[in-house]
Amino acid sequence: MKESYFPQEIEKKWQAVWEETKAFKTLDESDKPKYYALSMFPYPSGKLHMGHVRNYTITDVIARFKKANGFNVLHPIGWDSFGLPAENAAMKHNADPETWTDENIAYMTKQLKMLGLSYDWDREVTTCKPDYYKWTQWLFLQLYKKGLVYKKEAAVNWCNECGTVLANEQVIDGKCWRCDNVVEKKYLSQWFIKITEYADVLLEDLDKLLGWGDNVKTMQANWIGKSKGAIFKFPVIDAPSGEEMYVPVYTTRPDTVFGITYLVVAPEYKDIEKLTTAENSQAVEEYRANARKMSEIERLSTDRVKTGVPLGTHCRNPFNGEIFPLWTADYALVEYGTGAVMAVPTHDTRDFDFAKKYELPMKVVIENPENPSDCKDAAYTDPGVLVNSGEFNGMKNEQAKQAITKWAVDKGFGEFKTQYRLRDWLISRQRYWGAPIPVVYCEKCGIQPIPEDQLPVLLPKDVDFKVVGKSPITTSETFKHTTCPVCGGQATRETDTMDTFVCSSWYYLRYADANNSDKCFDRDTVNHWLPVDQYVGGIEHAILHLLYSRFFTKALRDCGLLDFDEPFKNLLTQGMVLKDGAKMSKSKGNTVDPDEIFENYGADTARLFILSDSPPARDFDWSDAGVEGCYKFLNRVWRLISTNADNITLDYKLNFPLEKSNDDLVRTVHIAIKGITNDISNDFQFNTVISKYRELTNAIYDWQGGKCKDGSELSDEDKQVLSFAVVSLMKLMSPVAVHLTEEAWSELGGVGSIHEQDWCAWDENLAKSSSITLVVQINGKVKDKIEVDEGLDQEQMKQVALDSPKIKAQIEGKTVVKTIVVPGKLVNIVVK
RNA sequence: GCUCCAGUGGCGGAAUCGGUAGACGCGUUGGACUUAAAAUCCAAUCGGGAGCAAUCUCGGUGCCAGUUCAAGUCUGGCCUGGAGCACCA
Repeated sequence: MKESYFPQEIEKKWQAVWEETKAFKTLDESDKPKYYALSMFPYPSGKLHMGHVRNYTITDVIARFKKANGFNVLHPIGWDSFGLPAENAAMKHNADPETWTDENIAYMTKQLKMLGLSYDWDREVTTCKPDYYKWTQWLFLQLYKKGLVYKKEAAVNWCNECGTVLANEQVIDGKCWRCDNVVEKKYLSQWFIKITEYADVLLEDLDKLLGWGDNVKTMQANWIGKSKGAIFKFPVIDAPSGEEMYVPVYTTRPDTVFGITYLVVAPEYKDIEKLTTAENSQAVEEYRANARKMSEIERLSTDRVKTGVPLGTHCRNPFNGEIFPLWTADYALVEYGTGAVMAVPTHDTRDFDFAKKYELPMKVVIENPENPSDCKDAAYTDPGVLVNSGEFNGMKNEQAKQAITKWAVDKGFGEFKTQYRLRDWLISRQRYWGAPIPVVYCEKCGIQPIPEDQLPVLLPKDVDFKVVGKSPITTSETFKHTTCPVCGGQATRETDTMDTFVCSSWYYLRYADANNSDKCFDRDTVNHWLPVDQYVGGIEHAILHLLYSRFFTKALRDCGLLDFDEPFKNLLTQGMVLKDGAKMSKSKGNTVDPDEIFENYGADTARLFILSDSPPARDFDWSDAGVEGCYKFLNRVWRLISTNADNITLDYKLNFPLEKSNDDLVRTVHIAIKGITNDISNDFQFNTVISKYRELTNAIYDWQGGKCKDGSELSDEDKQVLSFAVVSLMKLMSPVAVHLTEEAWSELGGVGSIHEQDWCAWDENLAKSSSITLVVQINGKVKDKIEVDEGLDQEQMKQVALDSPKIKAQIEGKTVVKTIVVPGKLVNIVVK
């Protein structure tokens, strides 16, 4: 065995062997229980970054640990390969996005293999390939059949400079990412997925996700934004047309209806013109035109001064008969609730600001009896008791919400209403590089889905990527013109493609049955492998991808394609990789190229370091000194093995009782096995796992230093103990230092791969120390530590403590009030 | 503004149940080996005070209270930083 550690040599060698032998292929059939470990698949942007390295290393260690512990592990990888960067690269060079994507995938695949990841490459999934997007289209059709897909007019982001629609992701601070032009809203007919139909179950089922962090769950809950309230209809008393009209409003504060002093409708409110008097129409029209022009930047500003104009008409409050004016103001949002707000300035901060500015009246209706407020300086929004509210006076406001709504329901102008903030998912993209939406428009038959047996709808090749002002896909004549699948007549194909989030909402299902050419996936196979046991990825997907995937799973279950309702049982959201306290980014120039690390130190060092310094969920600060330290440690481990190669045998045998120092080392090993196993099992605390690798390594060196102090030779028993310690260390390190341990295993004459070996077991008795350190406290402060035999009873422990000279001296002349004994640990003497 | 998360040495962090605060590493300092360097090894390293010294002693986990024999850990109230949402009625 070579004395020095040459990672580059070793790593290349074993990567080739693993690839050749398909060492990490997963079979569906197995007696073992299944375990599905999954990393969020990458976008093939060109090169791996350290965030990828962290993500994939974490999942890889989990997969290997589970495999060693007797699970049949599924650990796949693929590519989220549709999307804008490929198309932009194509536009720039007038090339095919597919070529750009393929090149990136090839390069990044090479890098993943250099990292020594245990993927089953036979299950690789690439979303931009027809054998994948065929099924994305097929799933679209299933949702369409279920009524979960529809088309409607919607406001989209429009860049006048580029003359094209932009995805939300392309709008940065209200501007186009390519030309910096201010983005406008435009109304276009778009495809939507009805995710709102699942709003309630998506919210409720968050409680089932015990293996998810609260941070992600609350983010999703906030995004869904459920609120309970009521809708009240207010009659208009002076509509210019003379017709009978009502303005419905949604409110979460029915208890404040007696304090309404005006009503606001959004500038885009559908009936606004009918609610405006002739005198006011010009001012209203100007205000609305202004609101339309309002850019995203202005809308985003946090402390905008509220503005509005009166419509000139009035409503009657059916609760108390009062008359109040109608206004329009852009703090009312057309897309939320009914698009109209009942304003109670005394008990809502926004209404308060608006009423102050326009000198609208205010009326207190909720009061804290202990500390009444006149609401002259600020709205009172805390709980209280109703006043000035007719028959509801004196009622607590929480009760009044119920009572007042009930009253309105009985009188026929109100209803209980639950409202969500979640909107339907806009999936149309006026883009080339995405899965084509499989429908055609026939002059006679209208919108017609493509029959399933005609899928996939392939992306055309006769495309001009240099076009300005429209999607490149629209330049293909062969694509656009087609025939209607129903009548056979002339038809036009849908040129919109799907949001890439559609493709990534079901890829984890495809891995279970990645090579099925007849079906999207086999129902039984998917039921077997899913849900994913451990999903690992960045927190940036906390809402979008994870919410969409949860929705897809539920919707596909309702389509009868699978039989579970949550896709990811446990979720680990890894922290960011920082350098010098800032997120690594090209613009800041603080990136570290994984290739350089592989080249200079090897993948094992990279893997070890990325796991070592911080727990997985926390941000990780990359430091060159830290890499160096990990490299030195691996050298130290290598030296330990290589210099002892002649003394180490793989079929060691320990004959108890052992000599004291040997007994101690064996104990240390058992403690390490227990600690490392628990640290991985509990919370994937890899940072403490690695500190325990170091502790064990240090202990073996120390033991050896003691043995060979005066150049003496190791005894037979010593060699057996050393073998046990070193082989255990190698197995414990094998999920992390995958190449080093494989090489050492093979050099020591191991049969097969170390990655095929069972995990180390520990003996609870051997992991226990024969003596313990008894801590003695006086009034809760540590005063003495005494080595005692394990197994003393409480009375004996107390006696040992009281016999200590130090303790005796300190309690002299004082009264012992109480003595607390914690078995096997500590005695606390309370004195006065 | 609302919601969530975090706050421990010079730094990253450790501390199943409330029970020895600072494991392990980085850095720093000193030493060994060497002609020298690299590599490697050994030792020290929370702060104050006492002692020639082994050692002793006091304080200490963002701040203020509380519960407890005992609080980094539990409760209440703040402060700071980060993240997400944001005129959602």
